[in-house]
Amino acid sequence: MFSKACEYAIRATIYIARQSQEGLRASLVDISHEIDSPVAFTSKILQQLVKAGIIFSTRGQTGGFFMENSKIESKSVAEIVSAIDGDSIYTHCGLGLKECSGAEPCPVHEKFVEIREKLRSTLETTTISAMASSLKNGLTYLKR
Amino acid sequence: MFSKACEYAIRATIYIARQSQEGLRASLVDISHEIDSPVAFTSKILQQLVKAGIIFSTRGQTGGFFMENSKIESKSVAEIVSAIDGDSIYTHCGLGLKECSGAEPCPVHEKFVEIREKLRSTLETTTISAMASSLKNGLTYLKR
DNA sequence: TTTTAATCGGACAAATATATCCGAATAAAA
DNA sequence: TTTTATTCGGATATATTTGTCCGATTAAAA
Repeated sequence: MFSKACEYAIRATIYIARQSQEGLRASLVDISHEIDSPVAFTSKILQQLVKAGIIFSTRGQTGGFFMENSKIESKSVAEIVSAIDGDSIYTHCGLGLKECSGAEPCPVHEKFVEIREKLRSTLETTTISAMASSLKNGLTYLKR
Repeated sequence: MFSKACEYAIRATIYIARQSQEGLRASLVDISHEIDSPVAFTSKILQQLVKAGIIFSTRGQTGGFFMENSKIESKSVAEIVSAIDGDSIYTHCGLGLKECSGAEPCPVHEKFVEIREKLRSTLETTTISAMASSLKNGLTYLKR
């Protein structure tokens, strides 16, 4: 469904949000440890999230990654996904046809439109905040 | 969603079914041309489908691929998908956790279970026969 | 001012998925 | 029997994704 990079991105963002809610910055090694991801690869992904304006970073000693409280509330998983994987998850034809559409559909088009729309609305309505909360309450996990 | 191999597999199977309904065998080059796929790669995929018992093949002149009528009616897209991509599409955690489950869920677990179940039931209830029919009636396409 | 601890950026490496090549095996047609 | 047209199987090649290395940059602490 998502690329590995995108999976790491979502897990990292939830962790960063959770730390930010406590007024803390998260360092790269800290993040990688908490979400169980390869450090250098995670670094690249965090840079993409910074460029997309989803998280912020500061360099130097005491530096690290953090998220504004307003963004924790307003940003959805969908925005992380489109920053890392683009919108192919919503647009790519189920059978790989380049010009598949309602006018010239592949044999699974109608059914896939339905599933993709359900996925889209799920991702768009799931906020970082909600996921950080379930993590805080010990109801969900970011590794294992 | 599906691997490219799986996309080709589904398209090829629909075409083979359609030809079989007319009492014809489909050759590899014919199939690749009709579904617009790389010939040698498609060959490997068709071999997997033969081993999985979804399609049949005969060698030699006048040889080719075909499908029994009973299987055209009974087989679903789900069976092609599991022959090529396995069941990871139903089981893989949305955030890539190895041990994600209802007991120790990732933050999107509940929502993803729902989407995956919808996908599963869609794939299981979509028969090769139904897709071959829409193709026959000119309502759907296998290339472009 | 120097050291230290952090992110950034570019090049490189490994693993996986996608795709190609070609000879062997098969079976019908010539 | 030979030729022809097909699938099968193994080795190889290419592209993409995933992952690593390391020096440059930054900024706080010593």
